[in-house]
Amino acid sequence: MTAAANHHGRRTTTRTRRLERAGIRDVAAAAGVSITTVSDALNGKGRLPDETRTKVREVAERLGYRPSAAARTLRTGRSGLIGLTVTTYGQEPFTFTEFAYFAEMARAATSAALNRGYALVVLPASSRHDVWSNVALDGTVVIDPSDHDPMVADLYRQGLPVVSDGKPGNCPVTAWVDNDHHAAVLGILDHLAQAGARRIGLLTGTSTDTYTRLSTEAYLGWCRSVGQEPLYEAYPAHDPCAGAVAADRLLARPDRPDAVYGLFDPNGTDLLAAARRYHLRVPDDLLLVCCSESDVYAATEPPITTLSLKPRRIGTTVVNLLIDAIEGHTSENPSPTDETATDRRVSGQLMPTELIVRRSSQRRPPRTTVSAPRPPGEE
Amino acid sequence: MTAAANHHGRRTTTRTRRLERAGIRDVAAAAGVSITTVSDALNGKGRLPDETRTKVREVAERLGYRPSAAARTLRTGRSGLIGLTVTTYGQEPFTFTEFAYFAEMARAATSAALNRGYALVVLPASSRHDVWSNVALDGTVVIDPSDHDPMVADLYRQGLPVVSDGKPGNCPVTAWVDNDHHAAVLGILDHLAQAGARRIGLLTGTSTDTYTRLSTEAYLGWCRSVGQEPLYEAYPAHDPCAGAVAADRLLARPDRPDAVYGLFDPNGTDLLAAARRYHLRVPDDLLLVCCSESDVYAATEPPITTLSLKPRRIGTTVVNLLIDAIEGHTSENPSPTDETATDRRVSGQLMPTELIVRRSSQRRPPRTTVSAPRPPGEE
DNA sequence: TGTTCATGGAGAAACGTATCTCCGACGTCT
DNA sequence: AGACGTCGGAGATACGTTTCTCCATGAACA
Repeated sequence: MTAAANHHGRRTTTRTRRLERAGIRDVAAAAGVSITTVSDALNGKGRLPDETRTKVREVAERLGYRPSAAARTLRTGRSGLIGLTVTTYGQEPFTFTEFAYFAEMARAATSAALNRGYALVVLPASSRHDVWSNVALDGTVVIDPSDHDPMVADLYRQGLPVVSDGKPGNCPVTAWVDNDHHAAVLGILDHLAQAGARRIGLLTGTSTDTYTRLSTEAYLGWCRSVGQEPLYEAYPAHDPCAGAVAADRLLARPDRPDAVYGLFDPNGTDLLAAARRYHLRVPDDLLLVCCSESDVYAATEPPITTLSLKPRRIGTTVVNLLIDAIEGHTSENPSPTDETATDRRVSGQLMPTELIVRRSSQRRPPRTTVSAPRPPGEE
Repeated sequence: MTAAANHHGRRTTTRTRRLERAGIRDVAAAAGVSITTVSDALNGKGRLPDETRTKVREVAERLGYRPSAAARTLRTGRSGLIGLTVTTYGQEPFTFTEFAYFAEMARAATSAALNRGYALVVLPASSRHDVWSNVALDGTVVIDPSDHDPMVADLYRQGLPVVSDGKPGNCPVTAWVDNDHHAAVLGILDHLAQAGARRIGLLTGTSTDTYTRLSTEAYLGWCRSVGQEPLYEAYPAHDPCAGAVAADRLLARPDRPDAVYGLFDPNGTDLLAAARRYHLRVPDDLLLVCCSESDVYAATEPPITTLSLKPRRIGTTVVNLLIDAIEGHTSENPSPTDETATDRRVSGQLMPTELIVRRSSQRRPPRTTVSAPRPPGEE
């Protein structure tokens, strides 16, 4: 009561602010209890009889009391906010949701975070530094960090848990989740080979992220193992026009492939357009697969076989790992600067992909009816 | 210096925490200046010689000092965070990015916020209340608030700026942005009529949001003005299956329409499928338009004419309005409880839409060749 | 009748920053 | 030589919580 009176006195004498948002002190005063009691009652802590609890809650409700998130964060050191960092390519403004993968992944991540009482804020790695330092994060999800990503290193140095989607190249993270890109690519190549492909080409990227690197390596390894000469074109994945050009180049080669796997979402339509230019029929003359989450490929002519990375599952897993880390050992953090700690074993997790087989990668009678017209109205 | 020594003394005596993150006090101590000076130097305020400024900055950098966002927020009352609220329908988990409109709008909003130094956090209206009150928001963007939306009222009561995407039915907002739905619908109906439609049907929703309401009203008004009997089916827009059923019902009616406009994104494919079931050719027997941001409709057979609401422009505008409100009169807020204030004029803004005309709404020779087969290989 | 325990709750110290107030010192002008 | 303006900076307070510590009260117990 004294505290309350004190508070009220201070308020009225020093300033004459209109319409202050009710604080915990006001609730305490109105309920005739101490601040401690209000806090305990509202947060379900302490030992209080139910009547006190309900009374305080009622008063708080009546005053429209909303606890200050900032004060709580300052006091507890936890904001309930986690960041989702998407590494932007080059100077592109903001490629989030550009690819369906990001959109799906972000949605799942947001959802998973909310389920556990956290909110998620999307922060492109390239955004102004003041934005970054202005938001109190409990941890961060990083999508596809590049090798030696300075941002990840910085976050980690601050003692924040960092979980990455995509096996981290050479930066310290708390945990990571990734698809089994190696197995996925091998599966696709085998699938194409089984459909009759003899010379499988690859449309890949020039950047150093894990996805591109692992996939390309898997392709090269496969080529070695089956004795095929590699046929690939690499282009900067962030540039949509470059993709179309690269697709064209790939099909223009004298040693033209009879099947192509494209690593990026738009490759399917690009390759289809290029095939049309060269009068190649899909799947008769050219088998096509691309990695995409978009359902447009179910409606193209012909429908294109796609590899889904299951971004929802990834997003959910990543967020749950992050929150586990946040809540698990927030005080027992193995002191990032303590380089001697052997506790550095990073837990990684591989998740399966799904190959959605459509017409573009199937020749019905394997080799004979290459140019046989399909019966109309088949669909 | 005294303060610094004092601080340091307190630190070492009271607790022995390992690895404290450097605070402003540590920087002050290391630089041999006061806290005030550090704060001023880092924030570019106060009157300080450049040498002091640079020295302090250097020390801060060396110590890896990161100002506590929570403390700053508590002190200044500004978090640099704005919320993006998507009203979820029913008990659906989280329909964000379900429709391309939301995805595009959210992306643009995030981008616009970042450009002005704010971060954006997506919060479904239905999420746990504790999440809501746990994040310090400077303001909120609300997508399509329902009539008397309690959440909006609550936010507004707290004195937070609220800007809505979609003209608010009956809840107080700081500003709003919307498409000119009336004009858009009229434009579509005229377009269809000009293409030869005599009986235009509507696929609409059962919810009370502005978009649905205004669009339906525009349709009904148009019907009255041209003397056509309204032909529409309404269904709960959040249920994907219900959309297919409603589309089917609409085409099953004895007074079957010869053109349909669907208000929601999936209506195009639903209507196309229904038309196929009834052996109606599009556009010969049935003209089709639907509202969608998805580019799948460029690749359907036939391609479907769509109305784009230009979500990017909306998202950008909404966020800029919100930030203007936040920065404009943060202290001169016209006291929400002061109901007598005549300052309640809410600034609204209508933005244009774009009709992307494709084959589904065009009959080449207007009325005569209703059933003439198209030449093959036209595309 | 003293001792112990559980109950219910109050006081006060942080959390780390921004900022308001004020103070000394050093020209400069009259 | 005193009044005064400016520069550079120090002190202290408040932002609104959470939480640690501790105290009063009454009941149970020997």
